[in-house]
Amino acid sequence: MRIVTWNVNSIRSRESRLLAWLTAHQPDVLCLQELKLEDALFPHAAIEALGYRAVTHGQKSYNGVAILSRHEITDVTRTLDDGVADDQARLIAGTILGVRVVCVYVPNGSEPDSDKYAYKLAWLKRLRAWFEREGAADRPMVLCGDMNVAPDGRDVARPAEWDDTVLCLPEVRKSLQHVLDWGLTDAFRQHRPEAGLYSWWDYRGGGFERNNGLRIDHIFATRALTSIDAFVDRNERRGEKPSDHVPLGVVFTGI
DNA sequence: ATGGTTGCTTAGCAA
Repeated sequence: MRIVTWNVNSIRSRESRLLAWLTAHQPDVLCLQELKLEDALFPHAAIEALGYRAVTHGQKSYNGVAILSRHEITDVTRTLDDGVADDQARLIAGTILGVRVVCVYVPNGSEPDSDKYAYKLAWLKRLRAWFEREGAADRPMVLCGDMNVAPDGRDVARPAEWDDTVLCLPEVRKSLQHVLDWGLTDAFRQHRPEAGLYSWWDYRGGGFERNNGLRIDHIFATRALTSIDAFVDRNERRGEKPSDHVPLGVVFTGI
């Protein structure tokens, strides 16, 4: 079973690329982030024509997540369900072939001294609490999405430019690690230990041309799942109107 | 270099 995560940065701007990528690669599951549109505008027909169904949690202009699957999706949830007043569409989860798939768009956090950064740290804490209530580490679960965190130095091409930012500060790395400590491992890193594999390059300042990349998109899994390979599709950053993120995937067995 | 680019929405915000 191949599970892929991809921040498309507006599904309307990326629809032709998305359909072409799905046709070429045909993963079992594709988790999308930053749809930037309401659910009523989601292009279900075009996706269903390729043999996929989709469950979505969208909102106008910002955020928005979806799970596309070649298989049935059941028990869909769209909230951290912790009583916190929060209208940002950043999570959707569903069960596919017995695997609980959790697709998230973690807040970026803007600047370290901002309210947005405080919201990011709080959101990661709420995500950990959600796993404590929702799941069990001995059950098959996958957490994937744009985590807006580069876990360590191997994930950053130019650490001097990024170490003091909301993607790399020790505090935010610890916050992500705290989620993992619930019972998840970095399935991509398990198969690709080398430095220099990135999932995002800033549009600004020729980020891709200078290969000023970071690995901030991730696929984490519980020990109940076995994976055999992982990949990142760097080529998707080339050509006309790419997203600033590329698809990143893991191949699981026994499902 | 407090810059740079893209997307949503239309001047300014978010990333």
